[in-house]
Amino acid sequence: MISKKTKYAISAVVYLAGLEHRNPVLISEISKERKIPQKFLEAILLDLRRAGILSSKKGKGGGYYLLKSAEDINLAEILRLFDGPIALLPCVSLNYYEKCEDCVDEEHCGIRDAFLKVRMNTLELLKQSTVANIVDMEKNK
Amino acid sequence: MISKKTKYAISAVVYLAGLEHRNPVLISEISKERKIPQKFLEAILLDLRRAGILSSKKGKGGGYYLLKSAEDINLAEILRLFDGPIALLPCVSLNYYEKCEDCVDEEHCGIRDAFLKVRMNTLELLKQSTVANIVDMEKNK
DNA sequence: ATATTAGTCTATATATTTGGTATGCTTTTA
DNA sequence: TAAAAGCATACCAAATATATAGACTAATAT
Repeated sequence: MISKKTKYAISAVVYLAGLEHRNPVLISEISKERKIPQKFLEAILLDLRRAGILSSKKGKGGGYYLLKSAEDINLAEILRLFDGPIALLPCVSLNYYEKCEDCVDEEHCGIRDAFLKVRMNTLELLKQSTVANIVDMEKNK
Repeated sequence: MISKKTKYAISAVVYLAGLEHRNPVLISEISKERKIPQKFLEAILLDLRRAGILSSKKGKGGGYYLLKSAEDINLAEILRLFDGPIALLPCVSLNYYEKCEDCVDEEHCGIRDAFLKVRMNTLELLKQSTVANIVDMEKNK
């Protein structure tokens, strides 16, 4: 399961991407619209900003807005940012690889092989799921 | 990531399935061979027995042995037993379904749609990964 | 029958993660 | 220059993960 934090992050980004404009949006507005605890959301938005997905403007009329275009943000990126590895086992992870302590022959490990396939497939699907695609789907009801 | 418990469970079952015989095997032997803390392993084996995957024999000459045949045990089953849902979101889970609190239209939720595809794909792959397949792969190095 | 072996059950311990809350500081701009 | 808004730090409670300890129960070989 993904954490609530990750789900909130996706939800917030999708919200911003779904707006017609790209003007700064108040944290309080996002919090209210997507039902995310405001203070918790602040930390999430900060992380998204540090990751270069969002940007923010301070002062009156400030808020958060999309920095990357919606086509260039995918779920794999957001998931990794908050939940870490997408792989189900460290030994099949691209970004968080760790060898199993007692592993003799990684190439021929049947367990690893199974989870490797799962990771490759999941990653592919998550990469295909761009924020633009998600917004599109929701508009075309 | 799957929990260590789940990984230990898979490891133990694969070990038993890889043996030529189907005689009872001591907990201490499994613990030693697969480097699993013995007391922790005891609890895991109990769960596997309750789930009908293993059976045990008490007294001298006792131990644990495979009850189901290796072809009939797959990773999805073991994973669900220890880690619960395979889905990444409650609203796409088969066995642990929960509606999102603020969900308006589940059918047209883009986020859900993405994670639904992931779950379907992952489940399919995990079901295909039977313990027999895993053992096979390890024997054919 | 009984000693021994081995599985079973209950309770406890500890570390980490999750999901927040509270408070105050800094920066921007109308 | 004051108000608006983001930024940073610290703290906290509950849940979960990862075990460990010890007593108890059941089966079987002899």
